[in-house]
Amino acid sequence: MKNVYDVFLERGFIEQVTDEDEVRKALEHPLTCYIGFDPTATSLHIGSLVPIMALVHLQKNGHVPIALVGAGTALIGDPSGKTEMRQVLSRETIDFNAQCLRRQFSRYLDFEDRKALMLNNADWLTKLNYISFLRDIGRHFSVNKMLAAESYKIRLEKGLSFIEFNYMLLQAYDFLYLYQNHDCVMQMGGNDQWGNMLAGVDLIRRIEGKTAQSMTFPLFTTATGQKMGKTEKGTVWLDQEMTSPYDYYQYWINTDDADVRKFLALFTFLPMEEIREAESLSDQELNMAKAILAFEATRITHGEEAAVAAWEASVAAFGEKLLDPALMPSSTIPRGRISRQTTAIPFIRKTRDELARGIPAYEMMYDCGLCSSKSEARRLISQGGGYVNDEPIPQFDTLISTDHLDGNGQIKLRKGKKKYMIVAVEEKN
RNA sequence: GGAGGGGUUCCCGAGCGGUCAAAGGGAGCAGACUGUAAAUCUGUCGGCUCAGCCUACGGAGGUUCGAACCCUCCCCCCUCCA
Repeated sequence: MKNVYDVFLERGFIEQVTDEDEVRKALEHPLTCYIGFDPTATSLHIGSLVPIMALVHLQKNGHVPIALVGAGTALIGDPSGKTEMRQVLSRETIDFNAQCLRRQFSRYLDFEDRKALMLNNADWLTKLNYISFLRDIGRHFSVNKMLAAESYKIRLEKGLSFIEFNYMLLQAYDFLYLYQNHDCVMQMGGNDQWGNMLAGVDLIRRIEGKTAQSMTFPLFTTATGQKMGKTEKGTVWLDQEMTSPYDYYQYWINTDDADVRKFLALFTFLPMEEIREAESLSDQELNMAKAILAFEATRITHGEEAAVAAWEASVAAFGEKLLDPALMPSSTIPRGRISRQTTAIPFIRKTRDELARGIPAYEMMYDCGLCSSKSEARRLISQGGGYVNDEPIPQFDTLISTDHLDGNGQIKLRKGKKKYMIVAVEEKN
């Protein structure tokens, strides 16, 4: 079996490693390895997908990944690379979020038979005694060294409170704890975590006299410099209630040309040989690869069925592009079969009475969530960016009524070129 | 604790008694061009019952016909000193 380290390497997961040779060697045998996740929301977002995929790769290769939910550290807030102090969340909120994340991880990892572990650092951090912690752990940290850390640099100019300054110690302690209690010898994480991770490696060396390892992932931005997962509509979440599978699919299919290959390697499990073959694609042909990327990414997060529905809805909205059957054959994306179900496109219902009376277009656009205010809706329509059934809406207050219903009893609203909403009739019963 | 500087619309950042819903930039949105890409150009960019009205310039008061701009108190941040 291939060494996961080489899998990580060829798929572009690695930014920094403490000791490349040692890590590769260690990974020849089953190993326990952890990544921490902050429970700052009820769902993780695309920004956490690289670490999640890394955990999955580890598991697939026979290692034991630990997903550490940082409910304890979230009480403090990591200042690494941040411009200002994060809003302090209540204990209840964090605990609730932590529970939500636990459920989410189960979609990616198999926790049966301890093939993967999910732990919460609140379990040990909140029990710490201040004085003993200072004496046992704090003594090993040099403030001089910490002040020199790159991750604190911005904050030393803009202000860093003592609570956040402690964060590094807690994360280092986590690593030590996992080393002692779960034989965890490696920590992975985003490159902004490098300093915190090294602190852990250091602490383990000082206290246990053993060498632990760390590896960081590049902090991905899109080719246009955007943070992954942030769009005009806000964050792209992994929870389907927060970001629908259709929107999720749309996020991926809109990937920048320059990012397609990189993303296929990182966010799908398609064999690298197939991904490399796709490198010959360019221009419009590259859109086939984007569809595969979108489909595979959606499948991994939301399942095959949701992915197919998202694909069908996208075909219905944007038209069918035939996929070369020879392109990335491992992908289960439907090929050639024409199906145009719009069920995955978000919709709202209106009663027949309401529609019979007619609803001013701008109110409808606001109502269905396509516009965030009626002013925006007015502007949009006045500027020619509002459409009913693919026809531009002439006036901001044009009435949308039963006259607009198509054969399926639906009205298709569109904002700009890409954002659709279906209005369906709510039949009384 | 002392001295100084600062808190402006999503972000950065101008404004320093009326002409300010507030320059400029970024982000966003729309239009054109396209490939559901990028770049570029154009328009737009607080809300509403939209030629009018309402809410906004850290918070609370005050001066004034009129305040983001002046005064008072409070809160928060930064720098230097302790």
